[in-house]
Amino acid sequence: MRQSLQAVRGMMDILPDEVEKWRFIEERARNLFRRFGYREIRTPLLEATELFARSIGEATDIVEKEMYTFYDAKGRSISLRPEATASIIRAFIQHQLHTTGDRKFFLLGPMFRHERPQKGRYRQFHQIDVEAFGIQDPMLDAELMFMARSFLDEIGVKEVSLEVNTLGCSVCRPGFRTVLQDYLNANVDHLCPDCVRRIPKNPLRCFDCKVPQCKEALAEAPLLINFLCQKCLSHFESVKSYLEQLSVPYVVNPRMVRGLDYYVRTAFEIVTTHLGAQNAVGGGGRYDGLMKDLGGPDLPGIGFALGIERIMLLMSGYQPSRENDVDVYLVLLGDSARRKGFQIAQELRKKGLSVEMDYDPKSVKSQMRSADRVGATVSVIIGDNELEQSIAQVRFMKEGIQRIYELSDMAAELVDIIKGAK
RNA sequence: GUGAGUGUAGCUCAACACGGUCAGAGCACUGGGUUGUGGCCCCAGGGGUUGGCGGUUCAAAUCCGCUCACUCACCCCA
Repeated sequence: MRQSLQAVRGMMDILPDEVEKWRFIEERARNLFRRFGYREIRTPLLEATELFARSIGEATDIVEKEMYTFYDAKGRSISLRPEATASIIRAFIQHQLHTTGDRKFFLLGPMFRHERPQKGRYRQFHQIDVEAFGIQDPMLDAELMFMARSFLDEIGVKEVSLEVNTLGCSVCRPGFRTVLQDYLNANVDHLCPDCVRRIPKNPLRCFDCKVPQCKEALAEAPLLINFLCQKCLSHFESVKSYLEQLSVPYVVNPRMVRGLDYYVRTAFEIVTTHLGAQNAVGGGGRYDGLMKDLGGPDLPGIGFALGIERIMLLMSGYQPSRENDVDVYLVLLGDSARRKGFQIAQELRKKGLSVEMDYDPKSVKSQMRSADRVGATVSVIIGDNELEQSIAQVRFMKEGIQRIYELSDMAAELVDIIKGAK
């Protein structure tokens, strides 16, 4: 096999056969989110690097080593977006959308992270992202999780579970952080090097470590859930009670932390056991101070993202529609018939039918084979004999019967027959 | 960034462990069997510098090195 040109590592083509499935997902998402009052937004793939550094966090892995960052002609640092939240907030602030009443948004599109490709993980990957601003009430937190689950149900993604936690806020988290650091320092002998490194910078992340010794060492660790301030505690309790009211199954995972710095209070993940190591299908949470930090109004925010590629690996409720794409296949013999057929094709298309023909002269047998292969409803056979009499032989492929039509009224007849049958 | 596995026609694979007949098969594709009619069947045909580069050898798809790509895992996440 000769291979010289190929897609850049981690970048996947979506071929026509798969596009149908993508559109299925996208259409279901648009339809469902609309019912919950969310409106679609589209933002550029490129943003100032600073936007992500300030929102996601300067010291996170994403910003430190996973972003596609370049310098433009004037030396400004720009990056391909690694996630959508920051861009949406930026657009919200830039266009002062808080003055319009719009506060619930969703975005479908590609994100970029420079990681080693793996099952369900690509360098260009696609997310369904949902964000809501200006709503403090825990009712929204629960509704968002309900909506995410509804979406997955609707497209046939079963066997996922919703894990919920609270990450506290600027009032209670710093105190807990100190307590946790003390605990970790006291047990430093049992921790892996990565976790030791995390103690000063991001001690919460140790809960996520997969090294067995670390898990053991963390087994007795203090949990944030026991150090929450009154407001965070009641927020969390309300979220849970709303989830129960909506019959959303969930489990509290007090050890769950999220990879981005900006989350406060509610955090959740949707996980599966069917994707190997890439078990996260989606995740999100609340980020009440972020809008203000980025120079906008002091509005609370909450959102989530779903990974489309991972969803597709879990989908069962999708059957590709094997309907006839081609209504009419023109089988043409001889130069004058081909010329006439060329014109007829455009006329039929103008009337709304899908029409296919061979552009190169081929045998009738070969053209019929093509008509069969593309699943044409009828084939229209025109040769010199037919042309002389201004007629055409119309063959109904599935039925195997053939009739003669006058060329003058064939178009109208075919439209009636084919549209009537649909 | 680290580790392991895999790379043979458009697709799925065979031949590789002990180098040596022209690198094969099925499906797909093209044409024919029907001087102008599909699906089934039959016949024929096209298509591979065996991922790339280099080495060992009289001889490499087969052994060795490097490289690229893919896959899985670590890390991190969607």
